Amino acid sequence: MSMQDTATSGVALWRLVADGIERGIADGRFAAGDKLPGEMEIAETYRVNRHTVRRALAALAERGIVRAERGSGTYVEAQRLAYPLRSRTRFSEIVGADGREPHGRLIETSDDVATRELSRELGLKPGAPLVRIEAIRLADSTPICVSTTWLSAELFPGAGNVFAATRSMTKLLEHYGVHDYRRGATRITAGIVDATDAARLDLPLGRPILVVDATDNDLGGKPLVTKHSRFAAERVEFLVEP
Amino acid sequence: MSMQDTATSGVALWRLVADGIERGIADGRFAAGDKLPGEMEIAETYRVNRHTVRRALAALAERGIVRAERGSGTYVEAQRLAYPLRSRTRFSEIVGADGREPHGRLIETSDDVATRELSRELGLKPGAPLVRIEAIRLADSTPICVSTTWLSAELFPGAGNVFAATRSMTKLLEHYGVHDYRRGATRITAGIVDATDAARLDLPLGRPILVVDATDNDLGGKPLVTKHSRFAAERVEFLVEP
DNA sequence: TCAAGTTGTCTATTATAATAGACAACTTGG
DNA sequence: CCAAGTTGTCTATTATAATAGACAACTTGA
Repeated sequence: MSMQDTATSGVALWRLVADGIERGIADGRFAAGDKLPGEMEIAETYRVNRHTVRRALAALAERGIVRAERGSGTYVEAQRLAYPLRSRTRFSEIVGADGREPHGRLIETSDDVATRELSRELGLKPGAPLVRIEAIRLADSTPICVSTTWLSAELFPGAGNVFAATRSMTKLLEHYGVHDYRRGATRITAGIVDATDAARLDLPLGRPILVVDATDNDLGGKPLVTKHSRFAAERVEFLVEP
Repeated sequence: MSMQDTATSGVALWRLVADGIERGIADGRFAAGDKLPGEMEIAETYRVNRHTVRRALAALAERGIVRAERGSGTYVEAQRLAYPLRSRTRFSEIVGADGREPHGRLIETSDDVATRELSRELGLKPGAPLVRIEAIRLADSTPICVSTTWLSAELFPGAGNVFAATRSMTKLLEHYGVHDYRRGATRITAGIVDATDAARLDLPLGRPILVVDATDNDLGGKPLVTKHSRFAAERVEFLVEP
């Protein structure tokens, strides 16, 4: 790992080391509670100065992924939330199944009008009035994802206020008489978190995110809501059932 | 976007700007062929020096995502491969449907033994002999993903040689009398590319990847192969059907 | 208790990132 | 043709990343 790599990648060396260690944890090469190799040994494997390793470990410690114990070693502290993508998916159930407490928090809501893209997803006319809800979802106190959700303002008048009160999309839909719904078309890709989402997800800049665009339909297949969600990749793992 | 952000994120400022512009292209804020805002304007929106913007644009140009024209402006050149995750998914068909030519390239094959994890995926005993195939898949000459594939060495003797000859997993399975198969459990997450994969995918370090762990089964549901694939996130978009 | 191995902290030096300003080279539309 | 707006290139300065070495503080196991 020479200096040239950094020059062309725009990623600091210590960050590459931190990412490598984190990947090792995600892979299971280092399990929760395990002791990492010593700073000197890590420095040798990455061909990097020990101070650079220390900075990498400090960054991981800051995020609660490892914990350094003076004189003893540095230990692992992490793991990911398993997130099944079934046709009937409820955030609260997934988090509950992991033994954690689900929370929702409203960031803001606003009126909006359908772009061509949004109108197609929701089966409306371009320019149709929409309600936009920006929200964050957490497991215990750890932010898992931020979502931008759009609903028809005509079908769901005052949806923003209802969400503010219930802080749950499922309860919001129930309020309008929708007692069940199903996931429709879903697109998944990955990207790098932007400054706004980084603050909301409590992530450092430059971290990977899973970007999910999805539409939920009623049981007749009619679109109800469409969402643009950004998940902290280090905190979740999507499970696609066969 | 102040200096402090960079200090704590380990990502260079120019890289954040480049990622922002790339996100704009992925989002559709800038379409293929569009002219980007001027360097001065970009510098103002990101609150960054024009030289920093130039470096960001140079990096994007290097990767063929934008093209600068002196005196005129900088123009967009990119887009993503739509990759449906159906139960019957064939790389060649997906790439062909996009009007591009699918290719496979063998990196290496080796004998391996099943870890507890692998044995569970494949329905074998821990320690069972496996064939490991490391391969890269391309659309035209653009690398899309690298995959590590494991098969039972007893059920598929000499699988490495067969893959080297056919360069296709579908043809390999056909060689052993498997004429159809289905995707089984699939796990998706995101991460940052490591140095080895970066070279194979022709990606700069620090770019996001989609990490997919999947098992393919025969029509009776018996596991055939299990794969660990890393996709260049900037080149694909997974579509999960309802 | 002690030696070996660990993390923590300090000083110093060099390479690179980012800023700043000026001007050249070129394109476009009026 | 010309003026306005664009990208390209140069010099210079400052802040930060990364390296290097030394030693302190602490833990562990023999």
